[in-house]
Amino acid sequence: MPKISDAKRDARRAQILEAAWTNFQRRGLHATTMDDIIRTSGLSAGAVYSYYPSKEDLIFAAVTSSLSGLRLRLEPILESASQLPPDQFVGKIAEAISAFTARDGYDLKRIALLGWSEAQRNERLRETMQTFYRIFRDRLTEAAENWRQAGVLRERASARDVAKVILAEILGFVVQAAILGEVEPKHLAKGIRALMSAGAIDTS
Amino acid sequence: MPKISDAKRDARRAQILEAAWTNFQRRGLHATTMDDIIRTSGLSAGAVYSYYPSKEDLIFAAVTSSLSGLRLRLEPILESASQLPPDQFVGKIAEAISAFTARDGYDLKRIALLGWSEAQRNERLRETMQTFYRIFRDRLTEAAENWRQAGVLRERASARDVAKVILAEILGFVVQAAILGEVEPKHLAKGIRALMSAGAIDTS
Amino acid sequence: MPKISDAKRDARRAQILEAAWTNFQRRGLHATTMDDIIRTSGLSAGAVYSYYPSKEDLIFAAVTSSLSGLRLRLEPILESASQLPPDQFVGKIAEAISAFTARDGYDLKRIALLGWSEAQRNERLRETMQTFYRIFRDRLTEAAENWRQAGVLRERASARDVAKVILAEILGFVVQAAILGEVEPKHLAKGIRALMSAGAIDTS
Amino acid sequence: MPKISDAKRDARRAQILEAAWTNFQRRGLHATTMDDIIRTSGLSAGAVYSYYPSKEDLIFAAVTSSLSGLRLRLEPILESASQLPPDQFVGKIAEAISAFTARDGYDLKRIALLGWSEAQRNERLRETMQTFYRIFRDRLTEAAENWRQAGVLRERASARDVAKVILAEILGFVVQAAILGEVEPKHLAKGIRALMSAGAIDTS
DNA sequence: GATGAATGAGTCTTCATTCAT
DNA sequence: AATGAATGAAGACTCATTCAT
Repeated sequence: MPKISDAKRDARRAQILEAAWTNFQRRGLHATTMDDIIRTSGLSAGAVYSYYPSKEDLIFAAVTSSLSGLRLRLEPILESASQLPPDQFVGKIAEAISAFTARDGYDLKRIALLGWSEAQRNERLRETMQTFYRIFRDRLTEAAENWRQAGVLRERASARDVAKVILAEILGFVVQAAILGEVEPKHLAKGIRALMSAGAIDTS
Repeated sequence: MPKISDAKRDARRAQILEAAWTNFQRRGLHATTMDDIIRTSGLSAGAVYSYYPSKEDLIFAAVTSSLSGLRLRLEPILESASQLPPDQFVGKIAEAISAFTARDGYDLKRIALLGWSEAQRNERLRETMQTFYRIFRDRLTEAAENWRQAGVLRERASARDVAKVILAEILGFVVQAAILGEVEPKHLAKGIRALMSAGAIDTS
Repeated sequence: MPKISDAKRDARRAQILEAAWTNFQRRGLHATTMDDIIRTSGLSAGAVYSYYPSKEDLIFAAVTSSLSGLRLRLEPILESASQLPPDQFVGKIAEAISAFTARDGYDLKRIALLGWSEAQRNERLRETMQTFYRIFRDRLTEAAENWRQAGVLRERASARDVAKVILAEILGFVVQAAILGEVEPKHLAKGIRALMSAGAIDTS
Repeated sequence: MPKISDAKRDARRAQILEAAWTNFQRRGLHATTMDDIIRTSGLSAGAVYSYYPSKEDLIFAAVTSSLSGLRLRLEPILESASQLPPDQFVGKIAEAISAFTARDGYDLKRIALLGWSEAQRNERLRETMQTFYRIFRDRLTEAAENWRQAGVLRERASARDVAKVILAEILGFVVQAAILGEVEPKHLAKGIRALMSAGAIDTS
């Protein structure tokens, strides 16, 4: 029986993570000091360190918890993928990402860019990310498979390649939105729609 | 040593940039110390600083020179965009990016991820990047326009939205290749091709 | 370590200032490195920096705290100025300065010279010093005024000009003692006395 | 026979010294970099170093050449000291110092403060300065002697002590003018005059 | 359990001086 | 003789982490 309840522990961890997110996206991973996070969290250095034993752990937690949160939000959309044509499907995912992002003091897209960058030199983070994206791409492959079976895609279409394109569209939407701005989920959906009809004309 | 020739100056700058690239992609922007770069370059601290007056300048140069190099490689492909269907066009761009990347000690995709991350907290870099991507997206919009006029895209298709999708596909290819791997330009092209035919069936 | 007591904080600050004084007057302001001070203080770099956030702050503190200490010592003498003739008054002030100086590892006169030099390029220090000396000169003007009213000075004597001479004598004593040596407060008093009688003869 | 004439050598030395003075008084001795001086002088690094083999030499030259220049200007005044009462004598010296100072890009008073500060940690400079001031004080002692013999000072007055006071007045004028401002040579003379008459009343 | 002061290795950067050309 | 690019030791300061209270 710990001295403080599990609920309290979880609240503390969330409080620290919140502080980390806020600072990370404002200043970047490395320009953020532990002191920044400690001060934002309102806790003491010792307290923060008792929950996250190093800055790297905090970075890891910040990035992977975003990934988990995202997974939760994407799950229902992936579930219903077969009922949607690709363009609407991608649009919905982009919307979920944007919505997730909209919380105050938290921007998933920025965190994502920071995480990708950090993953280059942090093996543990890279592997966790790879697992996440691999599974995600597998789910997209299943969706593509379903589209093919439903006749949405041609018989000869490679589900894996379609999944790669759709993953690229989603990841690229994140980058584009974060760096350039002026991209909305609906633009993406409309653009994909336009491209899909292109094939029809082209092959005619 | 009297005044050094311009050629030598340029060679020195390139030598330093090369050292910076190598270290940046191996260790990340911030985990790379100036000492790393200095040692790799084979020059002295003072010499490096006489060419690039701060680490930030070096980061800026590393990222923007990559962008300029990329622009050069993409230019001919953009020039000939109207002669290619979208799938082949994106495939060619992805190939150019991969080829650019293949040089020893230099990986454009990794540099890109690092640069996007850094752009979040570095205004000068962000603006330079935005300008680059904005121009690139404008060129893609022109290409989409041409496709529409050539009948590759429907009359009602929005060239801007198509450009956004294509930009997302390219940026997302970079992310996917850097983080997950197992994506080749030809996969991308094939996947887009498959998606393009989808519309035909979907609307039937 | 929970919150440290105010007394301890002050002791630490004094400890660091002591170390700074010792080094400054031994090596000069700029030839003294922070490492010198850190080592002399017996604390760590981080600790010193947590009390004085920059070398400039330390210089400022070293100089202005000397000024404050001096003010305290001079106050009673200024208070009693009207009861003393000018020569004895200046002598007493010079004595107070010399006495203040005599502490081990601390020499007010040397600190003064260093401070004057530094004030040329350090605006904050210059202004603080100017305020100190301006007030001091004003006090001397009051003293001169009193002497005039007491008949020690002629009716037509300018209190402001007398104050300027007395201030010059005090500052010049500091310089002369620090650079040349062989000047004692009593020499000063005697010399002024001699000069004061000169007037009598001269006008005769 | 050197490759360049002695006249040219001297001109070069003067040119460098001028550059040093300008920078020293603008930025202080230590904040001035050799590069500052090199650039201001319009010569190359090698050239400057061939005339002054180290920064310390340059500092030494800048300070001592000021002293020599000052000596030249003060000589005639010291020569005629016996014909002037103390107040006018000090006034004339202060004027000479102010006039010397007035040259563009050169301020003797500032150089003096910098030199005194530097003398604390630079033995060669300190000794040269001590010699200069010692001789100067000796000359003042002679002047005091003359005043005594002329009946300007009382029989019992100590010429050495009077010299110390007068030296203090001069040095203190320099400090006061440099730090506080609002002191003119004539104020000094008037103040001393007032003080001199004080004695008459006081002893009455 | 919590606190936050203290630690000290590690960073970026400067600048007096040299010496190949 | 002159040039100015290069050197590299040294300096100010930061910050992740610890541990005495």
